[in-house]
Amino acid sequence: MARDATRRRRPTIEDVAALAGVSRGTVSRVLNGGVNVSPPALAAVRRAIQHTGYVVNHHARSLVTRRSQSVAFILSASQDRLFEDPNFGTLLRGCTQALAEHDMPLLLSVAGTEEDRRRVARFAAAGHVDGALLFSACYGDPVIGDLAGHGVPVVACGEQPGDGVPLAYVAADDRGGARQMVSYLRSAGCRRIATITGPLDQPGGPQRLDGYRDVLGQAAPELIAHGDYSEESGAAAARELLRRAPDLDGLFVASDLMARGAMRMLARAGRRVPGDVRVGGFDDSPAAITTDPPLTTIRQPWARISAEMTRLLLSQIAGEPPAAVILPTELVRRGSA
Amino acid sequence: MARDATRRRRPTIEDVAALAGVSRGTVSRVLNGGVNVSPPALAAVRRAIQHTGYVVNHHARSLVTRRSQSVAFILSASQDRLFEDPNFGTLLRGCTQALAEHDMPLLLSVAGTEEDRRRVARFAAAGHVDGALLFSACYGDPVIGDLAGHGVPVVACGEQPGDGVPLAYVAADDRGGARQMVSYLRSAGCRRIATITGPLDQPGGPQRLDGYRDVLGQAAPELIAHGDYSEESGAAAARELLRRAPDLDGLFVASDLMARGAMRMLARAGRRVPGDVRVGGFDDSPAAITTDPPLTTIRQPWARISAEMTRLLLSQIAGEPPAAVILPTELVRRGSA
DNA sequence: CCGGATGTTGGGAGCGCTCACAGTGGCGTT
DNA sequence: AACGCCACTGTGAGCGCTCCCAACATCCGG
Repeated sequence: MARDATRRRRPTIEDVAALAGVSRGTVSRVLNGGVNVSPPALAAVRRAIQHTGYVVNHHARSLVTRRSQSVAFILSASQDRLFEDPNFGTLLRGCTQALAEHDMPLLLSVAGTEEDRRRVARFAAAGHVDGALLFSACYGDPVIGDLAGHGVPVVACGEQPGDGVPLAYVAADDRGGARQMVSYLRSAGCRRIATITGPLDQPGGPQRLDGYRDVLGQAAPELIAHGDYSEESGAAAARELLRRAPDLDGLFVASDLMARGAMRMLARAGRRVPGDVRVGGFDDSPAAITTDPPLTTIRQPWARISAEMTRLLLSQIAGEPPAAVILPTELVRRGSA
Repeated sequence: MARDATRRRRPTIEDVAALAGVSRGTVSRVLNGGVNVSPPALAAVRRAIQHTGYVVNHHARSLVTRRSQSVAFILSASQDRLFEDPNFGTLLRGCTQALAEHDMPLLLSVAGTEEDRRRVARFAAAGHVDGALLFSACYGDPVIGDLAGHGVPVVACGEQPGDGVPLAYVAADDRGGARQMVSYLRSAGCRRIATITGPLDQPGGPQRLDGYRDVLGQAAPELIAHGDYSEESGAAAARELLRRAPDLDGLFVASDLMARGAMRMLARAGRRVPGDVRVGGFDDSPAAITTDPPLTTIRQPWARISAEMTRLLLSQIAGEPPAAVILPTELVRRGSA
């Protein structure tokens, strides 16, 4: 291994070929799977690679293959609050891991502003990446949405409203999860179950409310409050609900973070959990075990979601048509309900 | 703009040149700053670029310039708990933002296992990125550390013990932060201020104790207890301190998690916070707002840290020598002091 | 013993770009 | 009028790789 590589020219495929006593073509064949290469040649090339410390030059390879062997992780969030969401970390980890298995790096692109989004879209459409994983794309965002139209493989997290090209996506069964939690609250004896929703213009938001309604029908409107997934908004929504429906004895919150805010507010209002009010969250974020009592919640299979997204993207890059995957959620019972 | 770019060959610099009625070279000059290009030629090229929707091919460019125009964000964590740390998100956001200004994408690499680390190091050393941002590199990790030795610009987060090549780094001012907190406790009226330190053989540990001593001199040894950053160790240290110095009225704890443990112990001993004992933490971790009352603590400037790291890395890529930056911390007042 | 299928190899061509260099022509200076 | 200097331009030569095709060896069945 060239320990003193600092100055020396990096070895090329030609150097390896010369050392192995074969041609460029043969080395290239070894590099790309080693089919139709005689065992002695293969061994010689392997040895030469080892000896020279050769590493393929991605740029040269990509120039001719027109494949960048990398994918973009596009975070198209208007507010970068998402960065503080622990699920984001899980997602990111899942994707990097799944990609690492294919030796593909992940390019992180944050598109906060409209201009960013344009830049990122151009970047991706220019073929600098083979595909893109889309997160929290605002509904109907034209710039990012166009990506798929430009022939760039894309997989979204959560269902995206198709305004034209059908977008591949992976989502947890939000509606089913909400149904699961609300049913559980009811079976635990709750009679007046309120809910705090997330933003209804973001994926997951409407579905969780639908799940709530699946169980309770068109519940009294005073039992429904809205938040924006932040802890503060959860507290505010809870205060609002306590004002409008002081007799509530169950609360389904569409995110753990909001649930934590809501529980703080319940405590301040003198309501005990789960004694007076049973609370159910959604996400099973780390926040769920920081509440007192710990939060009963719905676990989204984030690790699987990210793995599935990556799998779907890679298969799309390989030429398969876009597909959608819905994954089941899981009820995690803790102290709050 | 080629709306139907799905199938069509992407325009090359040659296409632009032909349309603008100039040569390849002139288009290249425009692309790279437009020096020594006549105004009419420049205008014609600009128009042609606009018209063809031309986007430079990074791979071709990188092949000749030997610059990838991208940097790696290397997360070398044994435990991937870091992913759940909100500070990690802040760091990541700060870096992407700073890089986006230079139109450089960020390659995320997670090196959890030893093998991962080897892979990532090879990847970076192979010149696939122009430099690397290093996070939570295990002390003296040989594989990643070698990067700098291989001539790859590297900037670490936090001071790294140099086993050879001096590594550029950006860190928060631990000692100053400790000083800040202890001074604050004293100015709040505390007369007997104890401290719980972190492990003295890890970064930050000694510095935070030094800061404590800067304010209080060589305080009575019974006022100093040691922990290991875990919540349990904080509780144990607090019990010890209460035994040795029952009259303590101030407590500076070197991490929020330990502070939480200590506060639990104080409560059990019947001491009220901040009435009987004022408590100050360090880190402004999420744990800080889970205590009752919320914890007054020292915030590390994560956003600035990431921005500085990026700046340092870019300047190093531009040829400047490695440097170190220490950034001031901030006192966050909450209920506990 | 021959034609063809099969396995293996070398080398030319070219991916899209930048860089160095050799021109051009217009200008001021001697 | 001859000169050098300057701003500007076009072009050849690659960067390191993959792809393709021709060339060759080998082996089989007829």
